[in-house]
Amino acid sequence: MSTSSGTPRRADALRNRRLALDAATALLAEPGTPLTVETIARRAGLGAATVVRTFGGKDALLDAAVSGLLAPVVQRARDLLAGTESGRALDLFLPELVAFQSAHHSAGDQLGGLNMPTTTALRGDLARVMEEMVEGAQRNGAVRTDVDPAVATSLIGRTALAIARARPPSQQLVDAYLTVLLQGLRPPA
Amino acid sequence: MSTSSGTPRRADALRNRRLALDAATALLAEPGTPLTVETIARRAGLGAATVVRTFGGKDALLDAAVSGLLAPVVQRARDLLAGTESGRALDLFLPELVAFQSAHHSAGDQLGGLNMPTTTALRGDLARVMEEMVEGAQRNGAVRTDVDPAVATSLIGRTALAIARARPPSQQLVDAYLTVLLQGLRPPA
DNA sequence: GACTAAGTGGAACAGTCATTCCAGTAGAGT
DNA sequence: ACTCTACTGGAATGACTGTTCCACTTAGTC
Repeated sequence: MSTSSGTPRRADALRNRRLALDAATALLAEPGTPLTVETIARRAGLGAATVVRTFGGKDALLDAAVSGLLAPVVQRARDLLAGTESGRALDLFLPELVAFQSAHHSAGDQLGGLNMPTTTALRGDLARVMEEMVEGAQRNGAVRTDVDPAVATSLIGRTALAIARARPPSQQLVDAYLTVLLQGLRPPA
Repeated sequence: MSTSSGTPRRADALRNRRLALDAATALLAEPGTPLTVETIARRAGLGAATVVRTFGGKDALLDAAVSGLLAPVVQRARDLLAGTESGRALDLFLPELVAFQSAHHSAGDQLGGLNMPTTTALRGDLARVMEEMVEGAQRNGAVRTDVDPAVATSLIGRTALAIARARPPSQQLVDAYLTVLLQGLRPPA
């Protein structure tokens, strides 16, 4: 049974857990590197066995790393939703979402096909908050009402990720995307 | 040296080449299946060695399969560009592009990271044609002029692929995407 | 300063996959 | 029909990767 995925009891093990997590997080921003257990372990200065054992598997490690990146984004979305006029929350959040995905777009690549419970839950949370943003904007007349909020959220999330994945990163492309998307979401004249 | 990638001389080998190509093409539309040489070979009723040897490698086989799908799309874009009023060509082509990518979206997944010379060339051709569509639409006042045609083409290509990748496929999402994209591309009021 | 259990990591293992080998098969020309 | 060789495909190979093993190390406690 060994340690499986429970929090380690010893201080050095806790430190190694942090090192592995930081290394994985750093590699999520480097699309060139293979993102294997071996690579993560070498970056963290640990053995591959330690990295795997501490988290109970590579998937769980990536789940933790991606979640650590995603959680502040969800929180930021919640803050904007609560503290901003409804029509404006989307305008403010979308550029931040694209910028975040640009900085960590390998994280997005990992989202699909893997079993990552925490990350999946966070994505659900983010989708729900964005749906509320869209609904609020629709009530304010800032967004067209002929698209379902859930569909609009899916549309935004998928396209934003695709734009962020562009390599080399292009600010021109991001700007054009935001311009076109925000105009396209406005109610038709 | 064997046969490498040259066209086979014998009739049965030619038939097997076609079988392998058809099997690979069919699997490109089935995201569930692994798309391994073994899978392609079994689908084609051949041995894995034959499939690999006939094309000189898995990459070359996928290059041929994807190119076979992409070439008609490029031709269709050329026809629309030549035979349609400039402002309308984009409106007609975009739904077809999304529909094509939806039907064969595994092909899009294969486009990245592999060495596929023919496919890469075709993508370049398609980008060039779409840029001309955008330029024509801009001259006609149908598309906003504050986005570079090359940037707009990259924007369209990336987002269309992302929408087509949605699973399960959602016509609602496709419709919303086309609505938002086309309105967003129009000159601002 | 020991003692003990938690923790480590190099090595072995297991699974997947593309590619190559080679003994056997079967077209194609005569 | 016969032969020659292009071609086939099951098996072996090699590369890669995540996981497990186990002899060894070390943090935490008395």
